[in-house]
Amino acid sequence: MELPTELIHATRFGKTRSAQSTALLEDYVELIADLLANEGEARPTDIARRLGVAHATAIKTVSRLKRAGLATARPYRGVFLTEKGEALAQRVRIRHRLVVDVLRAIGVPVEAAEADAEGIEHYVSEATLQAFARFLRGRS
Amino acid sequence: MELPTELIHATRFGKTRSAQSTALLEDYVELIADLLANEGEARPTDIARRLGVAHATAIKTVSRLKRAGLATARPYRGVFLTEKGEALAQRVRIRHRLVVDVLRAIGVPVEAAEADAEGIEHYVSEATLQAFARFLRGRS
DNA sequence: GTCAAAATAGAGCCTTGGCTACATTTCTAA
DNA sequence: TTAGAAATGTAGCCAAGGCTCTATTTTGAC
Ligand SMILES: [Mn+2]
Ligand SMILES: [Mn+2]
Ligand SMILES: [Mn+2]
Ligand SMILES: [Mn+2]
Repeated sequence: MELPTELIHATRFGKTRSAQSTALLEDYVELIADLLANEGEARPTDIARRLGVAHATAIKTVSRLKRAGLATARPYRGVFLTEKGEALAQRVRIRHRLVVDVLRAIGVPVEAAEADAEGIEHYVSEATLQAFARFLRGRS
Repeated sequence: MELPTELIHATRFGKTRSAQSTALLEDYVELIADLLANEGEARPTDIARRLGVAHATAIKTVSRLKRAGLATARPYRGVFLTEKGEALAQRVRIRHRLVVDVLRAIGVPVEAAEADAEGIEHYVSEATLQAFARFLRGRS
């Protein structure tokens, strides 16, 4: 122990920064999984509309997903998730629900809970997730 | 009511995106206030060390703070907060503590609570903050 | 007081994630 | 079957926020 304060803080900020850089990919993967499940296909236009960005932005980010090994897509065909992408989507979905449920349990109004969870979900560690699950179990 | 689902989602993602763009400024302002209070001065080198970034990065971001009307700084002199910057720092500090306290109350280990709060704090709305405060009051 | 070390500043590069404008491909309705 | 609409893709722009490398200023030890 006895790490200097600056290093402790720097480490925390570093974690936050790296979480930030994956937050967008997580949202895309979660959304694509949702579209595939509910609509049967995930087209760039639908992704863009749901995220509120221009279609060109969505297409560009999808190619980043491909580079990251999370998605596949052939020109003019729609987007699919790799095994890795599916697995991430699964984890993200669980996290999302857990965060919303905890916020609701604490007394946050449903719309605020859903909106805030969209940001919060990307910054919740394993340890915190487990505490969330325990907390919900303990009061059900 | 009866907004289309896509618009609801798009709005949430938009809020998250704009929160993300102010997250960094909030951390800087919070840190500068802390350094000013505890060390009497906030020098770019110290800011950089605490954030875990290169000093050039810190200097560049400080100039963004200046542009945003949150800080002042004269060459080779150290950084200060404007009224607006002080006010923001105040709000951020309160939010930070509230998030940590709620996480702790739910059973999150202290180190995880501190680390996760560093990210979560930027995505907590007014409504959620109020619910947090009520929750803590109700169980003290 | 001098001068070397430390701090500060600036230039220039990269990636991300927005955007608009334009080009191409696919789909669909007549 | 084919033209127009819709979807998709590409190019090029911008700002933010990282970085390294270099220059300048300030500070502190002697
Ligand atoms: Mn999200
Ligand atoms: Mn989500
Ligand atoms: Mn923070
Ligand atoms: Mn904080």
